[in-house]
Amino acid sequence: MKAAPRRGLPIFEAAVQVFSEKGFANTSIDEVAQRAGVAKGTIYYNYRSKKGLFVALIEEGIERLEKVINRELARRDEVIAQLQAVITAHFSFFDEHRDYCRLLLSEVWGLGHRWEKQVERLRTGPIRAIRNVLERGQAAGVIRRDIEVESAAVALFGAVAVTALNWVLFQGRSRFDEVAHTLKGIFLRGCQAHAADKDRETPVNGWEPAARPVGV
Amino acid sequence: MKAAPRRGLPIFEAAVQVFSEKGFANTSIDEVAQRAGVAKGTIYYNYRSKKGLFVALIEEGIERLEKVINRELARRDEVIAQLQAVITAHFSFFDEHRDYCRLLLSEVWGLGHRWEKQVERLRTGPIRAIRNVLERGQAAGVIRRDIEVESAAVALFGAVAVTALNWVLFQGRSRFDEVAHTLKGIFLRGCQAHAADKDRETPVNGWEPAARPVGV
Amino acid sequence: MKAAPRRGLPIFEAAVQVFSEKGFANTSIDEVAQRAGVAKGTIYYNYRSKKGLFVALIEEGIERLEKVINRELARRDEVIAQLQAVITAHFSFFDEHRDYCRLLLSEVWGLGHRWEKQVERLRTGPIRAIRNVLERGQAAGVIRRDIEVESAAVALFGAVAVTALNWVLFQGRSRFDEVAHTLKGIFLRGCQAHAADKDRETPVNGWEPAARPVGV
Amino acid sequence: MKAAPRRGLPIFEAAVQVFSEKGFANTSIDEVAQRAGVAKGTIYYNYRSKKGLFVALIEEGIERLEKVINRELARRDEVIAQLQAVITAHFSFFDEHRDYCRLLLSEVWGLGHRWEKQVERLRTGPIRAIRNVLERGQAAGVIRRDIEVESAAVALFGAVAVTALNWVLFQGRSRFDEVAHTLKGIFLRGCQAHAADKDRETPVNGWEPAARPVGV
DNA sequence: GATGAATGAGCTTTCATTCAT
DNA sequence: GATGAATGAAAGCTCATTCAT
Repeated sequence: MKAAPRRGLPIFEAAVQVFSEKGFANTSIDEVAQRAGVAKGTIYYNYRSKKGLFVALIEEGIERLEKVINRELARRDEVIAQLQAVITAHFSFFDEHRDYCRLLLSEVWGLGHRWEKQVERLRTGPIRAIRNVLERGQAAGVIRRDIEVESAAVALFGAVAVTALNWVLFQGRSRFDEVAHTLKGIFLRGCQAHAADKDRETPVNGWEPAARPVGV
Repeated sequence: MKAAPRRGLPIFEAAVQVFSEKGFANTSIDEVAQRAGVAKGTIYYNYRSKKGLFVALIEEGIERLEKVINRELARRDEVIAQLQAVITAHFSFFDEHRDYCRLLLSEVWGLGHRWEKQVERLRTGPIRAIRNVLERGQAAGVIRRDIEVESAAVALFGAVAVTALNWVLFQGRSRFDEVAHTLKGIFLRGCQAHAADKDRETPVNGWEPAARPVGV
Repeated sequence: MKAAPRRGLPIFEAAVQVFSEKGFANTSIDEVAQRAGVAKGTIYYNYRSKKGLFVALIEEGIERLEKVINRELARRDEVIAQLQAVITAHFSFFDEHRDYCRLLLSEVWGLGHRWEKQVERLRTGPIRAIRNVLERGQAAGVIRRDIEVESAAVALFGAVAVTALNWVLFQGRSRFDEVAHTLKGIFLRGCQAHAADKDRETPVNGWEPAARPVGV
Repeated sequence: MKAAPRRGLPIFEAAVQVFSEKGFANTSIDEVAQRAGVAKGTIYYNYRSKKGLFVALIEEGIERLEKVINRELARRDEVIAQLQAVITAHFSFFDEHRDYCRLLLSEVWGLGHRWEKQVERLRTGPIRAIRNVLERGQAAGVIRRDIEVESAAVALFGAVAVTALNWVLFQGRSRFDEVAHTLKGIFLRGCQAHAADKDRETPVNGWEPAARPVGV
């Protein structure tokens, strides 16, 4: 089990930095070693391979994100409050760990087949947690029943991730809480079952079933 | 005029395929050439470099996406109908061009600094189009005024992209129209100004200003 | 005999320019074509190959140099006057055709085996002409008999070529005629048999036979 | 400290061989590696690039030549004796290191702009040393005052280099010491101030100021 | 435990040359 | 006579990985 770092965690931290700056393929072990202040061989002494190092990084990140989300969920009972908290936590996490945000989005999510295992972990971890909340909400009648929870959870994850990345990269004039506020505003209201909706199962705006019309 | 492909567009199409399968860095020109059925030199005869080929691909894709969105917008007058159409078109586009979807998300968006120019094009093209609709909607009173349009537009883009990619990659049991329906359901209702909201400017659910609480 | 240029001689002139600027190996046919304002294929229509083009250039240059030298020789009878004229002509030629100077020295002379034929032409043309003058001078008693004419001719060629190149490249404060004057001063006096020398066959300064002493 | 060779210097020696045989542009790293008996990567581990390797070679050579010349100069007091020794040493050096001779002449001197730094080193090293001797000789009255020392030094360098190369490449029937003897004979007598010259400052043979007459 | 010299497969890119038009 | 699209061999260089110390 060579996967554990040495003393502190210089290699680990250095790797996160470099990987997130340059992406997996453009990161050289040489640079990680240099940034960590160790010899190149040392990295191979601690991690099986470049890929092994990367995977260790990613999994650690997913676990942390999952933990954060679950912690926030555990602190609340009500579904709506939980959703609010999830979005805040999620967004904060990406804001604090821009590195992970980039890696998760660009390397892991985008090139699915190459990191299948890790994508699966994302889907069964953080996204599943969100999904569960939505399902409980549907059962309790506070979440609309005409949305498909799986897609909604993924959409929420995607919206937060992409928005966070955008905010981090091009931090415009909008403040952090404004952005989070907007996200919550859209998603909560979008998912919430209003009093008036409870009896009808049809969407508010009667759109047609989207018969794949648009081409290029 | 070296930038234009030859007769049909075998190199172009082959490149999209391979790039989207393996990502930019893991794609070898050799493989593109082989897939296109031309010699390696031919690619360099038509495109300045590997990066040049990639950029040509991306920009073409962005333009097409923008066109699709603008076409749908032009066909409608009302903001809500436009938003619906945009989501459908957007989702359909990514569904039909899974390759672009992957490239846009993983290579271009995720590694912002390496493709700055192209990211900017995305932001000033498709995303800007969505943003404009939202702004007009706010002016007309049909879109909530307490959401920040820039973030909302990015969030919509991200939600559609990530969901589309998820759907494409792990196409579960959910049908295409269900997913699009869900997206529309969430975003439309999430952004729409309800009759009851018109007089109050405060959000439905009184959440706190998100004081950056969550750590790791 | 594809070796002859077309109408005027744009390809030829362009080739001289580019070859002398970049050397043989670093010159691309593409650039020659562009500088000549013709298509790449046209060069291959007129010259068998890159090497063929280069050789044609070099031989033309050697012929011109030989002609210049022979013309100056033919105009004079006396050996000393001929030598003076040869040095002037030689130096002038290199000054006016810096391109050839560079090509001759760096490509042809320096990499003997690759252009054997052309080096031979140099040795049997211009250098031979100088050598003949020296031989006639020795016969007439105006050139010292203790110098070996072959080496002396080569040394003169080398001194002029390297000095000309140096002058062209780093044209310092010294004027053209000063440099030529210096060259002539050294070589003429160095080769000339002085009145006092006529009876003794020994060198002025009694140096030892140079028993290959110096190492590294 | 990547610039220093490994143990002995197999790469270095192999590189000198191949570069001098084929010239810079026609030398492939593959061949150097093969000749040195190491893997291609090893060369890049020890030298930054092909150009870096070449430059290291050249500079080493220039330094050695300079050392040889300076050593011989230091052993003597008198200018004439020094000049003799310089020519002998110079010629011997090129004879023993035919490789350097070729490289210096063809690559470095001929294509000045590409190796500017190294050409400058040549000019400020070995050539400058010769020049200094000539200047001291002029001051002491043993070297003619009507020659320009800079040009004379370059001419001497060129004559020796080109003659040495010629001798090495086509070693005719003339013996080493004959050639060196000839060079010394010409240059010493050519530069030396004869007793008779001391009072007159005009050249022996009253040549005209060389009004750039010769064309092509 | 840690190192870093050595490796070699694999990559992008260049360019002399050909040939159908 | 001229063209220029297409070719493919060959080059410089990178870098994950190994292993003797």
